[in-house]
Amino acid sequence: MKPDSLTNAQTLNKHKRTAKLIRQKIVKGEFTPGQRLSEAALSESLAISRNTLREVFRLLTTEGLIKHEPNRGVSVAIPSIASIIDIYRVRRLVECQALAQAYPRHFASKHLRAAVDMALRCRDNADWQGVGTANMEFHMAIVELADSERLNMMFAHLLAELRLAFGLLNDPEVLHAPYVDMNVKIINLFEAGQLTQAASTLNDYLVHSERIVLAAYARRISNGHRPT
Amino acid sequence: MKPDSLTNAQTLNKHKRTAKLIRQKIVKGEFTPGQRLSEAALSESLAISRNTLREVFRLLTTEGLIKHEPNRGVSVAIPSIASIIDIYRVRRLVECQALAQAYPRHFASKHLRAAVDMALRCRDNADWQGVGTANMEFHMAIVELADSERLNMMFAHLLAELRLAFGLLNDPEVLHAPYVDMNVKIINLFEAGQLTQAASTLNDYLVHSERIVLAAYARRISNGHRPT
DNA sequence: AGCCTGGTTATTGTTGAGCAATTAATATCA
DNA sequence: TGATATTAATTGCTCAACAATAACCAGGCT
Repeated sequence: MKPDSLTNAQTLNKHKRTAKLIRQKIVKGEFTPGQRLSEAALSESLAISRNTLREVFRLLTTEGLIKHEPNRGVSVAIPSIASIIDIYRVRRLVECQALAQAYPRHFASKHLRAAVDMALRCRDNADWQGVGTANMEFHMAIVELADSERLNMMFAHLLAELRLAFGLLNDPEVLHAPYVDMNVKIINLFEAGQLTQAASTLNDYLVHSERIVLAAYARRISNGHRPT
Repeated sequence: MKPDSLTNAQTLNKHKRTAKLIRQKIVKGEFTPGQRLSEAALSESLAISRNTLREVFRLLTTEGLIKHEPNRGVSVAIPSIASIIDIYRVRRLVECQALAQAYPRHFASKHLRAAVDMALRCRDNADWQGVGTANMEFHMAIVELADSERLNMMFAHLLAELRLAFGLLNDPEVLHAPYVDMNVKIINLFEAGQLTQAASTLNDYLVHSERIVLAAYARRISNGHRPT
């Protein structure tokens, strides 16, 4: 009966909680790419010490969300054309193969279906942000089909980084809406057991999406934003 | 003309240097799986402060080489059967696909050839440790064919984790020697442009290797080592 | 014995201050 | 103007301290 539990909010380490917080702020766009994250300022506003914050920075650096320059500190990563190309290269390799070698009764197939349903609902409400989120979950679920914890982790980081790039583009409808129908097509093929065709369709999807994103991105840069 | 350059050994941050050092010690077996890494003891023996060491720990934790238990500190990861299965699942998916969709004139094909040559030389000298290293480089080069920086990073971590598991097994000849010839076969198919067959052979390779490793590992456990 | 129970004791979690090193910005002078 | 010295701000790293937690160990009890 000691008077405990007065300071503990969650049973979770401070740096993990903080990492989650900053991660969210970055992918939600609250911290914009290129923004410097001052150790002193952030540690004060988050009410944690500089040392703890630095541990958090190490975490987020490995996830590719922030960039660390020696003696210059960290700043929110600025997705480059090269990084977008790189990310899509990984996506095509991993997603298509995961889909092609999956078995349709896999547990994650429920996630697939749920994500598509959510995307459809959001599209009806013209909630393009929601469509984007649902699409992300759809592709995450595809990777889950491969049944690998490590692959899931890696891919989650990849998607977070991609979301960061999407945040720089300002037309979520163009970015996400066209793919809802493609997802429906993919999941139908998948559930019908036509894995090869499903994977092939997914590949087309990704090639198309990459082209759109790169075009929008190049346009953005030529319109006078900071180059990367 | 100030009297600078008296303390700087390398132009590299202390935590990065330290991370590299500890990483080596782990994969070389100098730190054995399960071993607790005391913050106080390690920071003193490495002549760095506890805070800096903790930053290093965050890095290595994301790579899967050490495990962090809240309020218990960190210890060298103990590869489990599940993790070995997981790793081979990723390897089959990534390596085979990377090989299948590569083009034979890719720059990394030189790395492939170099790794095979080295493996052959080491085998002639009965240097099984060297054969193991060469094999690792061979598979790393396969992934490089996919031309993705992120995939390379991820796979490098994966191989480090696998090396940790290999370290628990004590017969490097059985573990590595049989695969040299298979690598030769794979690279010959690859250079001949028969990508599908190369990928298929690689898949057989990985299935076989996984079985051997798991068997050795299970034997080891039943022989009275600590279970995982 | 065996098993709670409560009190050390060691280790981690986190903080704050402090200083050296480096970068960026500003002022100074040829 | 342009190169250079000076200053200010920030990061890299260390140290010392304390709170929180978990591991260890003693008695006391049935």
